[in-house]
Amino acid sequence: MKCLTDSTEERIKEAAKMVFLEKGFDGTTTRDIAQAAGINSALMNYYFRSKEKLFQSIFNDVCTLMFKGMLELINQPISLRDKISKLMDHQFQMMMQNPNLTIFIMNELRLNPERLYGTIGMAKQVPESIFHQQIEDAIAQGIITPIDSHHILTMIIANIQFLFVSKPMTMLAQGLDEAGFNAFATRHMEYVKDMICEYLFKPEPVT
Amino acid sequence: MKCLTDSTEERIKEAAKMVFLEKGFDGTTTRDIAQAAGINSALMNYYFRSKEKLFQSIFNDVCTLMFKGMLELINQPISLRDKISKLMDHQFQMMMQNPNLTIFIMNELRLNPERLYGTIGMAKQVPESIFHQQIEDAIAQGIITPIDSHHILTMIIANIQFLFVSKPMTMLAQGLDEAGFNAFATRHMEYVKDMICEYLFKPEPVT
DNA sequence: AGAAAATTTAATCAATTGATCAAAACGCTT
DNA sequence: AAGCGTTTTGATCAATTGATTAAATTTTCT
Repeated sequence: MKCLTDSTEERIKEAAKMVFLEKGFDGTTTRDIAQAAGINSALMNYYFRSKEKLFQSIFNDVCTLMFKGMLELINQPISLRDKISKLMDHQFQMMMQNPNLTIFIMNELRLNPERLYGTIGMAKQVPESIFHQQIEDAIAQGIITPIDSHHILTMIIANIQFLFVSKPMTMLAQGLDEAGFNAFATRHMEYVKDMICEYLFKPEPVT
Repeated sequence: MKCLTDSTEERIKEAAKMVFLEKGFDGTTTRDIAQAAGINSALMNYYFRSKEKLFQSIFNDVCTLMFKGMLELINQPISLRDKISKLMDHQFQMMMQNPNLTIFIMNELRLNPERLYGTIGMAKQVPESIFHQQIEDAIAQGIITPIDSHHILTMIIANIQFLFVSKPMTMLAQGLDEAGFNAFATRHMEYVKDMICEYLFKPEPVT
């Protein structure tokens, strides 16, 4: 499907990632993957022992794609305002490139929570980072409203991610095409950026 | 599974709703449903012609459960502040009772968008309601920040719904049990209520 | 009660599923 | 070219899937 220089194993993973993301684990057959990869259906079992093992490999990759960039941003030594803005920008770009990344992860996780074992460490790192301390400091200095960092992170994530989780619904309800949705999403991101920052950074610290 | 006075058809629907919501369409077998309903597996085909037809029936019910209450609230002649608060409360209660209602709907819709045909009318009503006019009026009067009502509705929905969409992830990342999650969610709702209202209803209309 | 209709059951169907196997094709070293 | 390990192929397996059928049972109506 992509460049022909890829090894067979890599071609299988690429195809599997595509098909799994589109149809989910239960909706995907091993023959779907073989066809998408242009390989014999026995090769999937040759390189990865089973559909489940292949899925775990893909799922770890996808979770890493999801969290790695976020984690890096979260630990950057930049101002809170910048960090929040960049976190939201990063999610937005990531989701524009792969709109069903989040709903895929969340749904597979719901169907089978133990599947996060491979990436659970990464997920746990997110809340326990520099970000947390940064928030605490800002609160102590009276710069932002006193809220636990978990809630702030949830706000940052929810207001971007749900846009894409509900993309089909939004398009149907508002009668939008792809371009229309993108415009809506772009506008929305600016609004929620403002909303979150205005909520956290109160205009007048009443001293 | 519930009261034995229910008709067979109703027992099938109840069981199917439970199983479909838990496992999704692809992850559910007709025998799963039969077992959950305590009936012979041929009865599903007797009352509903196929798994697909049964699912459509369930999916319509579930979408109605999702949208009906929201629509009623949206069209109530109450103040914007009250309406926003009540809309969020309603979602919150609905999701506490059925935590995977939204992710189920969104994911099935993503896998098969034409499945909303049965409820598309309802989904389209949401944005084109009294709510829209109410927002426009409030903007014209300088009461709230000028934003299209679609964006406001998205904020109201996203900040509650994503909590539950990401429930397994949140529990794992923060190491919460059921009670811990509920406490987190309850706190979060108050925060986002404040956030949205503070963003919309600016403190000083600079006249 | 007794016939007719509706419901329920057990058995079974064809198709699809994930997975395995032996044989064939390939690539590398000698 | 010969030998050897790796990769690929086509065929096939047992299990499961959604669905159907005819017979058995229950309900309904007269």
